[in-house]
Amino acid sequence: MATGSGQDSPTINDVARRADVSVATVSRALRGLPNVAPSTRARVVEAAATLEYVIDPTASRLAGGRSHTVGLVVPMLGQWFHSQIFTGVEGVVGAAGYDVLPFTMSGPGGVARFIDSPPFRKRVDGLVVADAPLGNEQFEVVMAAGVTTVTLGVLVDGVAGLAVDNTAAARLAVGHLTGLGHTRIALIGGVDDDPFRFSVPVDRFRGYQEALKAAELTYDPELAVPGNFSLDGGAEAMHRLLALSDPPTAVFACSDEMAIGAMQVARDAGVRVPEEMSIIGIDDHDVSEYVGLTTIRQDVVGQGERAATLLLEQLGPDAPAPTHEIHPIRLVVRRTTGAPAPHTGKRG
Amino acid sequence: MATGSGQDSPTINDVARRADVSVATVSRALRGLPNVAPSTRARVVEAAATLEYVIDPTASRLAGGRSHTVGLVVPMLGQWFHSQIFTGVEGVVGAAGYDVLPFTMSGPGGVARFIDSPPFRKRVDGLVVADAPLGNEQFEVVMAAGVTTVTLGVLVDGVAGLAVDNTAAARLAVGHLTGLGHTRIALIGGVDDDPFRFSVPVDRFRGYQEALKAAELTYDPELAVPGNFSLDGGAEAMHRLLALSDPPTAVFACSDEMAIGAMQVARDAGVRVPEEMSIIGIDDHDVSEYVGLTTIRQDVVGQGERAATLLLEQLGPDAPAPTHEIHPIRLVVRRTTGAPAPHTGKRG
DNA sequence: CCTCGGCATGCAAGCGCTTGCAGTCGAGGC
DNA sequence: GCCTCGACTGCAAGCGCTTGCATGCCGAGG
Repeated sequence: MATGSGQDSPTINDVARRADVSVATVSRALRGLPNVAPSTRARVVEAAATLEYVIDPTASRLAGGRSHTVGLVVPMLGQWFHSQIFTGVEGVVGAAGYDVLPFTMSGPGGVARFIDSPPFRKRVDGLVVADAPLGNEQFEVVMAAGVTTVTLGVLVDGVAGLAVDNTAAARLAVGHLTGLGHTRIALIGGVDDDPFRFSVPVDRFRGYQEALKAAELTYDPELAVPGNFSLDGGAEAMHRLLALSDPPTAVFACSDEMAIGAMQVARDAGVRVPEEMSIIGIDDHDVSEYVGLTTIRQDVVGQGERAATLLLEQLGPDAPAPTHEIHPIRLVVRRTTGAPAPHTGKRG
Repeated sequence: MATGSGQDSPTINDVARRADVSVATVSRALRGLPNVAPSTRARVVEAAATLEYVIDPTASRLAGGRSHTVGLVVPMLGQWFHSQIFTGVEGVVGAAGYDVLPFTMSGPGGVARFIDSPPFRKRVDGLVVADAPLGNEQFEVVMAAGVTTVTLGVLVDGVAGLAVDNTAAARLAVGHLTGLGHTRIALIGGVDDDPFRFSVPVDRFRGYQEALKAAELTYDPELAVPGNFSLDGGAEAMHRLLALSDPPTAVFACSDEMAIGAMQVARDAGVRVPEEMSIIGIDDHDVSEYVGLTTIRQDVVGQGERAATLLLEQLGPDAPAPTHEIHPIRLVVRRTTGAPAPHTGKRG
């Protein structure tokens, strides 16, 4: 009667009977535990194979206390960045025999709901928290659930994690722009009403300011607009920038998606890129190469893989002390940045 | 000692004791089953709340026989199309209290491994198989695992599913091109060595041919090249097309990603789009709007939601007979298609 | 006043594994 | 020849829930 289940599949009992041993021995033999005679193990393995026995992960977990599942917390898997992380994580933990269960923070309630009742409770051995817009206090709550955690994109005290140096990335991007001679450089950044002080946009904003200072330019608040890390957000931001009485000649967008959104708006408005408007992003999105976007490259899949590896280590028998890693970034110059127009003024 | 688990969290026993009822009553009360006195239920709910009791899904599943998890089978979650499907599926089944466990077919072994030992065995109540490059025979194997299934993108006899009419979509796209006056129209399609006769590229190829025939054009095999459904694949395909002695004036790519890859190669080669080369895709990828790509739009997230809804129905108490649904498509004309270059003096 | 049908609740048997502990058996040591 | 020790294996007690069945209670009908 069980919905979704065909004929009864064999249990460990069936295997035990067929191999003429106890279920305990089957359990040990199949999991490669020591103290099983080689001949016995072979017999068990063969019995399992002929019966097409598949261990029931549910029962295994209940009895063993471990779920062999790692959770992946991301804002929303539908975004390129996060789906790449998933790819990296799943590749590594999958090879280690773990399932990966994604938890998104979209939908009604979003982050708040996530904090109130962490959905991963009782279902994962460990967690990769990627790019999560959580402040330290929110993190405390998550950690209180007592799940081994690795962060990606954000570093939290006492929790293993890896990230790029967002301040440096922003400095690199804006430095590229100032190096080309730009003096009016806009920032398209994160949400400005973020209640959790999510550090990624904050750090990039700081890097932006530092680079301006290094070039002896003054920071004009009018040029810093939110972009929500989406194509539409980038587009809207560019609309605002173009409406300024004295528009920028260059834009640093805190993600490639925002950069692409912004770029199209500029072109639609008749502003040539890069002749009249330089644009640089961060990420090196798959399509960036194909739209010629200059960007700060980071290896997203690689970061996912590394996070997974760190988590597996933490989950292992002799877990190393949690460490923080900074992953490299690189400026990739393509076709959306160039020197500012010789004479600042009206565009044609 | 348990890795990844903090202080012992309360069990159903603790709640029972606190509410002064049996665990059976707690179980029934918390799940909203009938035959529980309102006052009792209230007491139980309160006890659970004060204890911050969270049901252990593992135990629940073992005892109840249902995992409250649905699997999502996709080729690889890192691709836009599939991550959108995830978004749709997760939204719906998540609201229904299910977890979503993604299974990808990438990595070593890929599809074959997937068929040999379906990784979702014993872990899901139902399955959404999206866009899977499986032939009917492969599907038999998957179905043999006895899991309630809904397909997305491909229709299989006897299995509930939904898809767009791929032949019609291709006809619409190519018809748009012939309508503009193109006579040499290329196809950038799926992999050509697909061992499973994955129907999506096959159907689109048929639509391509039908549209050519409708316009009284002859099919030139030279103009049909594989593109692997990726940016790079599209780029490579365009390289091949441009190398032809008599290149096409228009290209129909079987996905927006391939179209974007192709478009950039054309532009890099100095071929103006759309003046000298029209390009149309399928999907309406997020960035398509921003690169001005003409395409055949389909609502991917909506399809994911619908597939999830169908699956939930199938999983429910009075499951309807499996049906097939065809979802709508729509031509979205943007800036990458136009009339062919005026060999015979049509337009400047 | 006694009985019967329903509703509310409790009992206890599992669900399929894992694992601490006990037992078996053969070989080596005294 | 008996005891000890070690390598294997089995026993059985759970892991935290769900659920069929039994029980107790109450009002209504006979």
